[in-house]
Amino acid sequence: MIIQQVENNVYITDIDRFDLAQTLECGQCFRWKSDSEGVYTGIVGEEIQRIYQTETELVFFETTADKVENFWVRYFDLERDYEAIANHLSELEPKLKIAQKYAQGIRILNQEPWEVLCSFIISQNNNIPRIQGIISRMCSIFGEEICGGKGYTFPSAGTIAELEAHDLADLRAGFRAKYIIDAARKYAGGEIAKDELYIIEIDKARSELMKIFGVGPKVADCVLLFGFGRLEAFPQDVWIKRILSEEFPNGTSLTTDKYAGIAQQYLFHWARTARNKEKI
DNA sequence: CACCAGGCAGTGC
DNA sequence: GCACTGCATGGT
Repeated sequence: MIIQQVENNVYITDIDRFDLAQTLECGQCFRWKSDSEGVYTGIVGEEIQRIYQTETELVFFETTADKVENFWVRYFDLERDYEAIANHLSELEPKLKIAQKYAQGIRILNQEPWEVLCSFIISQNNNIPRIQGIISRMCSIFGEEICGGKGYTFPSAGTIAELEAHDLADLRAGFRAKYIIDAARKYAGGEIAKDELYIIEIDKARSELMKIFGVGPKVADCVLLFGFGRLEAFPQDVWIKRILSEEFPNGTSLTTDKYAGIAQQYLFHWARTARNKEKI
């Protein structure tokens, strides 16, 4: 991986197995949008960033090499050897190969945990366009304006913790509003041992998040995987359950591997976009 | 009109 | 423990 700055843009070349579109559109995040030219714009923290990928390079518009090295490389998990992990996973389970090959440009993002928690609470019994709409309204109503109104931050847990469920009516989040409030209060109030979630045993971490009303095993695993870097978390949604029962009726050790979460993303993305066109 | 969407809590057994 | 049901909202 080579990082270099040319005027106000930063270019990364020599990245193995990275596909910007797959990574941002495989359902792990909800606030990146692409324009007709394929330029992705996203807000992470208080930064609005525009990114574009060509055949040979990844381009970060109007930023600095320092910011790319110290923030975006970790956000996109660019330093991890995904080829080695993919080989390990398909050795463990040869049937993973097709999904893995199809989805090989995916990287697991390191997102802000509170945003992930809130987003996946909203995701339950919901579809992706509507999830994006609710999150977008949440930011524009309760987030802070940045770059002179070009965008809004994701509202902090502390901000949401001050509200009551009926204050979220304009989000049209339905029955999830009360879950969001409970999550914000427990998260901001220190009832959830956030710092521990990076390191404690995965079952303990899952139970810790499940103290929140409206957080079950699936949402907890998404938060651990996408927010706390716990690659052994294996979220089981309806798509994954369907695949497990149809393709692995006798079970598979993928679900308990150290990199189970990466296998899960390969299977999830493949199931939603390519399965039945290309059978295992 | 019914049925579905990256689930979960409540209930009954 | 396990099977079932209702849930807000919006799209087919």
